Amino acid sequence: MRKLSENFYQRKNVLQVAEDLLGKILVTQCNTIITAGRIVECEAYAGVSDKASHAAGGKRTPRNEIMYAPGGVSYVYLCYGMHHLFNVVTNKKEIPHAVLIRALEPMAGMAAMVQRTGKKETDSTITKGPGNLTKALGITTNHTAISLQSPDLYLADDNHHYTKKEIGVSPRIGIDYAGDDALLPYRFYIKNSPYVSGKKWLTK
DNA sequence: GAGTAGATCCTCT
DNA sequence: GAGGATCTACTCA
Repeated sequence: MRKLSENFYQRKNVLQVAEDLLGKILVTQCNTIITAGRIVECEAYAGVSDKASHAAGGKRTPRNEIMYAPGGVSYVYLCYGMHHLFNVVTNKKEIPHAVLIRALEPMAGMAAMVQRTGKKETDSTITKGPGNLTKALGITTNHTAISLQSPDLYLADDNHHYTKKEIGVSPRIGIDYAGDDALLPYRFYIKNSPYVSGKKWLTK
């Protein structure tokens, strides 16, 4: 298992990066507790031309400044006052592309995930959805703007590959305010995974 | 099973 | 001062 290099993140096509992130492993370590999960759902946010992105139209604020950094760093922010959302910044410096990680399949540290989320046991909802996965992995806004080469938070490849058949594509979720851009097929997910959000595959 | 409302707070205007 | 890249629980059928 090896960490993804900066070259992986700094490619120009954010859609390709998003699709390639499926099957990769997100690892966090805080206070010696390691939690990890395989990415089964993510969405691409294509910078200035994407109305759904925080950087739409070249908007630049203290919060989204990190999106303009070279690819390979994290962007975490608070949404709706209670959910932390984890993004991976991609592309080169000054190009604010990012990929939102929406769902994981738990692989390690399940006990810690259960404890953090206050659930009684591991079930398919524990890392389903962007708000849930950050909670399970202990990701907060303290993790924003840090390098994905750091030992506390990184993405890794264990040579697991999904086939084209297993990968689904759809419009993004929860961005109705973005007008026409809400319809863009920028969401990638693993078909049949019980951890993918937005569908009621099997909640019980 | 489907639809709706409430929680809750940081960020930008 | 308004609103958001969400989630859950509750209502109603």
